[in-house]
Amino acid sequence: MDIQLKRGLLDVCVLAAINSEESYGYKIIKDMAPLVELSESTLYTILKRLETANMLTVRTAEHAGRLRKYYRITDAGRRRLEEFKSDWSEMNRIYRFITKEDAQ
Amino acid sequence: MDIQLKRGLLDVCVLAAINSEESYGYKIIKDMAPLVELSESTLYTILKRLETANMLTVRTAEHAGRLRKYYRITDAGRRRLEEFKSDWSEMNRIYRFITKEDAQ
DNA sequence: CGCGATACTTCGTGATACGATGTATTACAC
DNA sequence: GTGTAATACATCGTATCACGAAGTATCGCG
Repeated sequence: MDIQLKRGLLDVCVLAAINSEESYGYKIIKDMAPLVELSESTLYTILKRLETANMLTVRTAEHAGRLRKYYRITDAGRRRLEEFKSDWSEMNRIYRFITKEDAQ
Repeated sequence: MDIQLKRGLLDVCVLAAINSEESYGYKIIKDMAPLVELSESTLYTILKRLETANMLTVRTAEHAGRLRKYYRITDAGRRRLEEFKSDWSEMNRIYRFITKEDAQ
């Protein structure tokens, strides 16, 4: 899939992945893998970015002798998901423009 | 609208704008303006990129004393539009994932 | 003559995805 | 008990990209 097209979805996908319950990096990647491939370096960059933007909070906890960072979505994060939904209808309008011109 | 989301559409929008008939930079911007805002610097960057990728061809012609560069889509450009359509169904799958997680 | 519209160009910057590489522990097979 | 895969996170450098700013030049109109 086209990288540029994917770009706009990554942040929101990560937010969606932690929306129902908190999760951690490694699990987020595994959860998203069937739908969207993303490398670890990309994911951790995104998580850091979303944390800076206050769209999620982090807590570190030990699990089976290893440290894990658990990410939890914030209200700002949920608002971001809502905004995405309205952006999506705009995207659909543009899609129709593209396919309309295409048909001629 | 979110810039990242827009990114994936710009190239394809420009291709769609010259798909039915050849056009030139200034007109492309005006045609797209109601749907997608894009600055001149962005457009000309995109046109150069698409030319390098052989998705369009350019011819320069004089019009009312001014030089215009007319852009015409190529077969590769049309294939790109086709690819975009299949990418779009993938995008829709991801969208459903995001809104599904969102509902919980 | 001045100004806005037309038309294209170049430069610098900030944001971003990602491969490569590194660190460290656990679980399991041989 | 040793190696190897899986788990888990971090950092660095690079390439791509959108865009604002600024510039050049012509035409039409008041």
